[in-house]
Amino acid sequence: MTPTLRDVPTTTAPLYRIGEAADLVGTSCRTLRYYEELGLLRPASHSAGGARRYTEEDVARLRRIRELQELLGFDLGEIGDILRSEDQLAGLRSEVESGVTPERHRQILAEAIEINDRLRGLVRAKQSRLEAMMQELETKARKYRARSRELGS
Amino acid sequence: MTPTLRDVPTTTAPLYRIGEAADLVGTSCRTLRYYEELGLLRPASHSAGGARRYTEEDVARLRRIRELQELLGFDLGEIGDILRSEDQLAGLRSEVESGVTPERHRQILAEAIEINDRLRGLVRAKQSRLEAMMQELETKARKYRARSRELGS
DNA sequence: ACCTAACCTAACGTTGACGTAAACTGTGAC
DNA sequence: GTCACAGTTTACGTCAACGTTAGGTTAGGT
Repeated sequence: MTPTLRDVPTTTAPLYRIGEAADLVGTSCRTLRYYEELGLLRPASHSAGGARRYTEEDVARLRRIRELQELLGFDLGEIGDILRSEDQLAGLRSEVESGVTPERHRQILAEAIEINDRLRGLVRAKQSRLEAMMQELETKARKYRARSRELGS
Repeated sequence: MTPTLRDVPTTTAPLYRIGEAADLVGTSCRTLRYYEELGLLRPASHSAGGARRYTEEDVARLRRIRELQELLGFDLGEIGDILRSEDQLAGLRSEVESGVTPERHRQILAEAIEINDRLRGLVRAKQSRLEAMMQELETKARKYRARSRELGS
């Protein structure tokens, strides 16, 4: 097997096939394709034949999507909004910063800050509700244990 | 307006109509009827004409359902299981305890403890995931603020 | 008595987030 | 080359959790 162009530079970062990426986060291929359809997750590259190839970064993004979905309860549309805004911010860093006016820069940053604030607020809210629920559960647990003792084994 | 029999004892506990109960927890009438259909929430009484009347306790149960749904992400079937098991336990206390064998008593209590353990485990898991997410969000927030300063107003 | 808003049941519709099937193609070990 | 498995697109199916509509009844204030 002669080395191809792609192998030349050094050890290349691992690329995952769709099934592998799906397994890594515990979901299905269908789900990844669906996310792509919604514009949430575009694989970094494709094989010659057109098969999707995901980078580690893609997988991280996928995990992010699931967190926002399962932990915070956003629907995929809202998640799209959040990711898009973060992508814009990331775009700023990587691009040559000429071409984007300072006003635009500030606007994008402001948007990111707003979303960050909102998310933190939501997380705090959930945390306090969870804390309250935990209190109740522990109170009940104590009652159960008392009751259990008074019953004998 | 002559007092009716229902008014005799003392000030009677307030009963909510379906719309009021729904508003109290921020949901719809349809949702309450649906929960009833699933056996999750049966109103304590009905008006003469058949309209549902919910007690404060019913509303609390309704809130419980929403917590389990929104906070912990259970589906309505699982929530039914949880509530049913707790109902059994409550039934034990209220009934004359003759008629239920000690073995049965122990079994019901064991089931309640198991569910309580499971819930507490789930809550802890969510709490730690939320804590991790919060850390990331705060790290980002710090970056954003630094970036914002370096931009000037 | 009357009027309106809120309620009832029954049934069909909707939406989000995928699952699944069909028919075909690419991948890579042997 | 060939074989099996993994991938592709297209499209229809599914399921939970309600929303909505229709057609009628009740509640309670004036």
